[in-house]
Amino acid sequence: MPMTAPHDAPKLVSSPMTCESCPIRHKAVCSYASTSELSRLDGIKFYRNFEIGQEIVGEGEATSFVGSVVTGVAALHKTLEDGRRQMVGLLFPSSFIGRPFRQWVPFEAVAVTPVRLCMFHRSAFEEVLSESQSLERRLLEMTLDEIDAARDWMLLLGRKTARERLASFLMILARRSALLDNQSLRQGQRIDLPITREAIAEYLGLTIETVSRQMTALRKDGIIGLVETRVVEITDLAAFCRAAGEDDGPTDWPQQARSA
Amino acid sequence: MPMTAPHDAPKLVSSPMTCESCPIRHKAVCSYASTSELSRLDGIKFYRNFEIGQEIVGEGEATSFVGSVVTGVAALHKTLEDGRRQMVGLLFPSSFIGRPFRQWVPFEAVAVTPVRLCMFHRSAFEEVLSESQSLERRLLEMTLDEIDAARDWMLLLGRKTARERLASFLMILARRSALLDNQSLRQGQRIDLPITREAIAEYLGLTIETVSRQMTALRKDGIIGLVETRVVEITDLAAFCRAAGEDDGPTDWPQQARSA
DNA sequence: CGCCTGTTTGATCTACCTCAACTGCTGTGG
DNA sequence: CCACAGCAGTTGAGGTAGATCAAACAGGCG
Repeated sequence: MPMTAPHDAPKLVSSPMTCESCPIRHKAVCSYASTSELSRLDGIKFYRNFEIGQEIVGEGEATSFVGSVVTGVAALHKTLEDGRRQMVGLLFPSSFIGRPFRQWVPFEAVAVTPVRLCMFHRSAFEEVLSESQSLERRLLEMTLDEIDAARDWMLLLGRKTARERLASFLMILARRSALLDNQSLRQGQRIDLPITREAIAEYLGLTIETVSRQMTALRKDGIIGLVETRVVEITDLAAFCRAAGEDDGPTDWPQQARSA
Repeated sequence: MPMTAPHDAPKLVSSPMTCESCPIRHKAVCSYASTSELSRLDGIKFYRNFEIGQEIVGEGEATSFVGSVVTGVAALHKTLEDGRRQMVGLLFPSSFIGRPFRQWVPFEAVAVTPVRLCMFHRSAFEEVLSESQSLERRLLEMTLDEIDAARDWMLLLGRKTARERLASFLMILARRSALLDNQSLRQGQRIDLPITREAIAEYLGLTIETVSRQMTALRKDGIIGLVETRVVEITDLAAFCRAAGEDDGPTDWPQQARSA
């Protein structure tokens, strides 16, 4: 990810790792890389760890790095002068962070859990990109995915009610975790919330109190259960889907199918 | 842009045109194309015109085309089952529309003014992309620009007041038209609104009445003048910038500067 | 002239915000 | 082992920005 200097002394390179054994090897930008391209990346990569709350890049900052989330969750934020904040990106392992071909980044990136990044000097990465069409192709596809997600998010922010927003957010997490387990969405599924109520509120364009109230409303309606404050359980799948404003049913929508 | 079949008899190819004389030759995806690549595109392109309100692609529809807006303005929409609609993209000349490498498009595209598109069969375009890194590079850059715009938009939808939303929208149009004239934002500048109040409301995540009320509020505060219902004039630039929630001054922010 | 569509304005209603208090957990120190 | 500070989360009471419902207005066009 792009960043100039380590702000608050981000962790130095810790346990070294090869790309071969990397947990995001087959999902990140590098997933299309050939063996030779991979070894090239292997040579120029470096890792850095960030603690909870630590800033990864500042808004509007000049940045000379790009990279991928290896473990943990990071958030992108935009802030108005008076302090109103909106989350504009939530990055899970394999997400790309930073802007190739740009000196500036128009948002702030923060670690919301402990985060480990696989980083490259921007210029070095750009060079590799220029010589590897497949890598650039992968980056394009990931960017298109991000745009799709951003547009769903815009619909949420512009038109959904507080209840629908929260349910939609939980749905996104539920789908994600089901996908990782190679399962479909199911009744009784547990959802780990990687972020605080405050971060959820910033994601949803709501206040923390409204998030909390809607959480208990969904619980009182028997749609979800609160196993712990950071673990919810789907107790009524159909109602859950309805609450999220999606035509019910655990089907993953076909629009997302990749053609190539 | 992506689309299967012409829905309501879109206009057939009208006045033929060569890429050399094309008004978006130096701004669209094709702007990085070499002479030979351009002639290749020239050979496979075709034009289609759409009338106001005409659907270009349906939400979730299988599509076999991509393309660029040559003239006119198109909008991308997402709709909930109960009819709530949110605009998620506003496309001006040179904007790219459609999803290479995807069969489906997760939004509806509509002509909001008469629109002329320069189109390609998706598969043919993908083939050209695969053989031209510079074309693919341009598409990546345009997509990154779109993400930045989407994130600004998310901040608007999630955190700005109705007044700020409208002012921000007018600011975007003002910047655009100033840029086209190679001028900076200035007092007295006129802004043509290419879209109806309803479309503005769909853009801003508001109702038509609120848009109208905020428009008259800005007028009564002496910030803008309503030359016609579809033409506004900036009468107090500093206040205008403040209302848009941006640090005042007509400066185009540096984040947008291209590095490469 | 009268209709239709886009826009403005008014009156009321409500979802969400704001401010404030309270709960429960975790860690710290005496 | 208890006291208590600190933080995340919940709950309550009241206020408000924007939605909703309704009516009037303006311009274009048959």
